[in-house]
Amino acid sequence: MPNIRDVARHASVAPMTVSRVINQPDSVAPETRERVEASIAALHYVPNRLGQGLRSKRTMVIALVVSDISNPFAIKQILGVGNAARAHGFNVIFTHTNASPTDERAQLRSLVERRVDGVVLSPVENTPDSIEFLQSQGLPVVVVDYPMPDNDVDIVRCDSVSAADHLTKRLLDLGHTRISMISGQKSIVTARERAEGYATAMKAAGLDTDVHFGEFSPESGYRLTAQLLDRASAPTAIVTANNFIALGAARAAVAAGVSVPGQLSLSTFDGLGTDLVLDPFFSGASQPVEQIASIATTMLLERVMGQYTGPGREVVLPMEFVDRTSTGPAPAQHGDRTGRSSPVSDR
Amino acid sequence: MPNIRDVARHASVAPMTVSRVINQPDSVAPETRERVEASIAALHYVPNRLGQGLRSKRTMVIALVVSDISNPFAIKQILGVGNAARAHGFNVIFTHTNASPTDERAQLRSLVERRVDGVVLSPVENTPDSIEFLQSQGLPVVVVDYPMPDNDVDIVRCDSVSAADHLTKRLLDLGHTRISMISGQKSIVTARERAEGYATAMKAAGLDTDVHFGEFSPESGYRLTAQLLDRASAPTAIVTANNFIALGAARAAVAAGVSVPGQLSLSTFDGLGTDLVLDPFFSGASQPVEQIASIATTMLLERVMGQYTGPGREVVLPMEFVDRTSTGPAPAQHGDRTGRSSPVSDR
DNA sequence: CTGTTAGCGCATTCAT
DNA sequence: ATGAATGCGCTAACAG
Repeated sequence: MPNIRDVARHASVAPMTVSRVINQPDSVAPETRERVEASIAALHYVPNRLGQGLRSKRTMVIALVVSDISNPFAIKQILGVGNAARAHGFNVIFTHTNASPTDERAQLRSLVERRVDGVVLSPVENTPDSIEFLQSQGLPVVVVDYPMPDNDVDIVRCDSVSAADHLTKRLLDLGHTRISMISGQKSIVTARERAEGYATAMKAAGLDTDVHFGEFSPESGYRLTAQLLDRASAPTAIVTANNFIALGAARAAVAAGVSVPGQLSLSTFDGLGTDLVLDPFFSGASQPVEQIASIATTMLLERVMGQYTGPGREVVLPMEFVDRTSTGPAPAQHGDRTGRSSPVSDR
Repeated sequence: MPNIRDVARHASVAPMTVSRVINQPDSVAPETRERVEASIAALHYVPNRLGQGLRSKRTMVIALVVSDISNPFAIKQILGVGNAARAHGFNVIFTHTNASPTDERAQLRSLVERRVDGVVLSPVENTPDSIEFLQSQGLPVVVVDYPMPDNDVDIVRCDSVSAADHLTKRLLDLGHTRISMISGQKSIVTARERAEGYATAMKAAGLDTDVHFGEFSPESGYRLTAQLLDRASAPTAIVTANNFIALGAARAAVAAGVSVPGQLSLSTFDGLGTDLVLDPFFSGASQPVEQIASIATTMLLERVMGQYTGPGREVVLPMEFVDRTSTGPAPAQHGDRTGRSSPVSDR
């Protein structure tokens, strides 16, 4: 593989001139330039970015670190970051951490070794030390989909609290009064926020809340929903904190012979995309994931290219609300009329 | 950011000793080693792989180039490649080419500039020149999911022809005789192969074939299926060449009031995963995508690490056949009994 | 407009 | 077991 000196020799110029032809063509006389270009073509010369990076202290590579790739989410993040990066001449190293802090730390170190110019971080659990590690190495970081109130870092996210509030209000508007909430791991901020927004709306309506924390998985959603449907006064609507839980809930409804939305309405966060689903089904709120990723990348590159050097910025985007077929009016009331009188178990 | 000389000075040793502590700890006296390690920790030194790579001609980075990321396929490829690479200490640069040859070429060049150690290539259309470009630069390449008979390159894939043959036979075994095939772009090998396997089975059974080439999209699947169902003697089963087409076909059946699998059986390639689908539905054949990616990566790394230097290898894995709910026995025959007597339009 | 010098961080080679 | 010299490919800074 030829290097810049081989090309220089072939074109009878100095290596520096070859470099200029590549990076600042206008600063080279047309005839010289053409000769150099001919040599580049003749030798099939491809510049080595390792050398460039060593010299210029810039690799033109950013990293996207995603904690969980099993969520369809991840694809959109990859798309958003990839396209935005490409538009600025950057490549993307993609890594996923299996939601393991140990893995995450190892990945981040590896990225520092490669001297990536910046990192877009999509954490599951709160890992301020990861951010501090990167920042201590002088690396620009942008966090997506995750609030980090105590860190001076750029963030792009949606407001889960207000979205959950709004989502719940929509169910209230449909006449539901016995509305339960099934969320994910209590250790995950998003799970808490979505439960909080739900609670806000319920309390504002003077209704009792019924929150269940489990996991962000179909199994957990199934189990908790089955328990709810088994109760004497089952809810007429359930808010689920993400698509996996919603899926489990829907399956539990089917298994229990409960019709959706006839007897039970389901409203969820981050419903499945319509692309690959036979019958678009889940109503709810979803984040503009690709846009979030794109904005985050642009912000990151602003820092990388020194166009912005101020304190951490926070961009909060609105969620999108969609009505599909998993929600409907509350069923006509029969049996007990006072859903709120029944004591709420929290198992 | 400290470099190896800073560490050396701090530990009162030569830079070379620091290098040895990092790369061959056993060749350094324990006391010296500990002193160096202390300095590394004190200075938060992280080795710079750019320097390493420049020297050693090895970056420990491979690339995964995927043509179309919109297919759920892609995620599994990312997982398979990522995990296998990580197990050997390699990072992965992920790029997608939007199924555009121009994009692909630009991406590949960028990867060569970064001196990645190898490339896993998942093409849509046949691009022997991409492979030749990479190989001309001395880069190891492995192609996944794509036959490349005329190139001396490693390949890991499934046998679409025999899988289509088998798939069709299963429908024949269910008593179907009027079976149509809806495939993708005729320019895509996979589309042709799957049609070919279908035709083989039909001919072997002494039945007429009915192949329709369109696109690998729900829209195309919908349109072609609608046309088929509109015919005087509509098929009782359709084989679709991928999940997008199957989705369109299923929607067309719903729109036409045709029950699946009561009146129409649908059998497809690469059916949707069960993870995110409410009712696992499509019967058919699917490729062990993650395994393919994993094997491909291992083969690539064998070349990268010089453990294998021979000619191109080809690994052909069996597809997995699943029976879900989109296929069933042929409906009892009424009206015309001789499906094969009706002339076959090929629009 | 073009060339020379020097050094980015590291590891191979040879010496001690 | 440790160190010194050298060069991987490239470009900033300075000549000319």
